[in-house]
Amino acid sequence: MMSDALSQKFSALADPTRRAILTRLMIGSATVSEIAEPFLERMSLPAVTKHVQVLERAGLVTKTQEAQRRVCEVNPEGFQETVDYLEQYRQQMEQSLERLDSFLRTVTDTAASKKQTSSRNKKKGKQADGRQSKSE
Amino acid sequence: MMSDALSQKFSALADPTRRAILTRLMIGSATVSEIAEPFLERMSLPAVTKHVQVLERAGLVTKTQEAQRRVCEVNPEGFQETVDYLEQYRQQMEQSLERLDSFLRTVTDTAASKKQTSSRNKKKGKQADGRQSKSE
DNA sequence: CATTTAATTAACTGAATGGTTAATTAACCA
DNA sequence: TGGTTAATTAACCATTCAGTTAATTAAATG
Repeated sequence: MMSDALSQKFSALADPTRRAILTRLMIGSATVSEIAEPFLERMSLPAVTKHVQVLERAGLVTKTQEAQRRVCEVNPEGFQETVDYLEQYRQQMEQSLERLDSFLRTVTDTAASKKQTSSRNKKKGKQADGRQSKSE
Repeated sequence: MMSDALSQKFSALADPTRRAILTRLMIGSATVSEIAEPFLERMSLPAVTKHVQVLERAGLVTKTQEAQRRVCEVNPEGFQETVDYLEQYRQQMEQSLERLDSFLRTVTDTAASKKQTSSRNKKKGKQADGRQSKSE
């Protein structure tokens, strides 16, 4: 399967060669051969063509014909969906950084003075510890 | 190949089942069986185990043993790298939105009055149009 | 200690990926 | 029009991936 747009985008990003191509295109548009040039010691031109096609189908790159050449460029809008998806985890990330931060502050402040308040019932107490979770 | 951390993360995110698991874990930690429950009509428990393992190896989820149960939770820090990577495209995205915005403003303002300044040399003039790009 | 519960591992399968070389398409140029 | 340049398509191969069922591990419990 995989068909859906978001999976296609993440999957396109999950390859170092393709990310390198995107990096190249960030400094300016380029033809397929120009893109391929730094990779030709490692792989063939058709291989690069395919990578570009993957990026294109994922909507991360656009290609326009110019005589025999195909000029490629990054399509910034194509990244929106992935950014939006990860956005929902940003808050969590900040929270967890904050948590770590305040934990470190607590530790360095009182430097092992009181008993603890820690290591007892160690999980963060969200769910699944008392073993029932939804209906039953 | 694929070995590198960033590829692993993007690749882990490139699957709807795994994203659904992450969504489930966003509302609270859960054991593997609890995670599996909504999927069991579609796939087997070992399949879910494997998906969780992929997320775990990618650093997006952590698992802690609790008797026979394995309690899973989202690891927000694990998302940092992907967010950071996409960050570099955010600027470009904003710019391109801006460009579109000001273009629309121009069009609606002067509503096809002057000749054009468009469709001549149509590319955005970054590179690759004059066909030479680096050394030669 | 035998059984149940929770999850993983093993062994296998079909489809998708990432690469190859050879052939083909298509535009330009002399 | 024949040759060169630019890129793609075709056909193929090895590896990885997502799933399966059956077997195994391991902890809790009666």
